[in-house]
Amino acid sequence: MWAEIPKFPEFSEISEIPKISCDPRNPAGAYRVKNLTKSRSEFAELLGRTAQAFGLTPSVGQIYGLLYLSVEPLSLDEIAESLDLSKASASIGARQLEALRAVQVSSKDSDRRDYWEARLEPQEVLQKIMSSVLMPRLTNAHDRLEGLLERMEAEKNSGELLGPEFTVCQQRIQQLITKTDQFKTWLPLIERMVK
Amino acid sequence: MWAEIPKFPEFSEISEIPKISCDPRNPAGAYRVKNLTKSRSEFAELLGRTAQAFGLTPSVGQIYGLLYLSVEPLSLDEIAESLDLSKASASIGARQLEALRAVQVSSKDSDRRDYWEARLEPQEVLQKIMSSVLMPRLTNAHDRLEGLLERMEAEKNSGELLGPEFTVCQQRIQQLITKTDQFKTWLPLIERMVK
DNA sequence: AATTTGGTTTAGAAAAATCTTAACGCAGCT
DNA sequence: AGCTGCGTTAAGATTTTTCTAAACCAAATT
Repeated sequence: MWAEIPKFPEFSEISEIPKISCDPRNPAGAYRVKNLTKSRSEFAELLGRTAQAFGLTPSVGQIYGLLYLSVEPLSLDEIAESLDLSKASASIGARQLEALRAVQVSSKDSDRRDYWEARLEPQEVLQKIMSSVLMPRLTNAHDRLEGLLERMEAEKNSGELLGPEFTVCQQRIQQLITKTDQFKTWLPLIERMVK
Repeated sequence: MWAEIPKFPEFSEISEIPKISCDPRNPAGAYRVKNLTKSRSEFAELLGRTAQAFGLTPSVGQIYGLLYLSVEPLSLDEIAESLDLSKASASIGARQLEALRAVQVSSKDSDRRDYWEARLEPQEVLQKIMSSVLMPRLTNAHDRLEGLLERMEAEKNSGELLGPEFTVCQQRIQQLITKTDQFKTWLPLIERMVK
C-alpha cells in the first residue's frame, strides 16, 4: 500500500507488465483473467511492494492484489499465468495468504482444482498478522532481552563488564523491556482502532 | 526488537561475534569498545534483525544497538571496529540513524573526529519514522490508488474493462483508499499512545 | 604547498532473499 | 493397472539487497 522507503538508493522499477493470455477452455469466460488490464496489474505490483513492508514477499502481495480485484475465484494456474509467476510460487504464496486469513480456498465439485479468492475483511487480516507475527516477535524480543540481562550480570561478576557500564546497560535494557511490554498491551487496542 | 518472521524458510543464524580489540592509543580507556562483551554484541545483533522489520538494514540496527548500550559517544572507527563493519557502512548507517533522530553527533574540540551517541527518547524516533517513512508511504499509496481509479474508468470506457468488473474494482479500491485515509488520521494517535 | 587524517562516495563483490525448474505424490479417470 | 492433472516440495538459478575496498574530498597540520 505504500511506496518504497526513502531507503536512499532508489528501487529499481518493477513495473514490467505481466503477460495476459486467455485460456480458451475456460468456461466462465467473460470476467476472467484475460481481462487483467494494465491498471489491475499495476495494482498487483503496488501490493507486491507493500507486502515487503509486512515482511512478505512481493509475489505474495501480487497474488493478493490480483485476487482482491477479482470478481470470481481463480485457480492456481490462472494466478500464475496472470502474474507471470511459476505455479510453485503461486502455490506457496496462496498458502501463506491463507495462513494470514487474507484469502480462502474453495472447490467446485465439477472441478478438481482449488479456487482462491480474497477475503475482504481487512481487520481480520490485521488481527492475524498481529497475533501470528507481531506478538510472537514481541514475546521473543522480551525473552531475549531478559536473557541478556542475566548474562550481563554474569559478565559483571566475572569482571568482564565494569560496574558503571553495567549499570547503564542494565537500565537501558530494562527500559526497553518495559516499552516492549507496554506495546504488547496496546496492540489489541490499536487493532480495534483500525478495524 | 523482534525475532524473524515466521517467514517459513528459517533465517540463517547470524550470531557470529564481532572481533573486539582495544586501540592502545585510545585515551578514554576504561569504558571503551574493547569492553564489548558477548552480551553487548548479541544485543547489537538482535537490533540488527529488528531493523529489518522497519525497512532498515541490519548494519543500521547493529550500530544503534552498539550506541544504545554505550556509556560514551563513539567515533566512526570505533563503531566500525566493534561491529566488524567497514567504515563506509558505519558512516552511512550512522547518518541514516541521524536522519531518524535515533542518534546524534557531537565533536570534541581536541579531536577532529565525530562522536556518535544514541538518543534515548524512543518516542522521537517513532515520530520521525512515522512522519518520514509511514506518512509519505501512505500518501503515495493514496495517490497511486486514485490514479488507478481514473485509469480504470478510462479502461471501462474503452471497453477493455467490462462493466460489472469495473464496478467491483472501483468499490474495492475505494474502500482501500478510505482505509488508508483513516489510518493516516490515526497515526498521530498511535504515536501518542506509544510515547 | 604537501601531508595526514577523517568522512563520504561509488563501483562492484558478497550475501541473502526470492523465484523457478523439475521431480514427486496423490486423486480420479480410462 | 496405467495415465493425467493438480498441488506441493526441494535444489539450485536468478535477482535483489547489503556491504566493502578504494578512490576522493576537505580540513587541519607540518
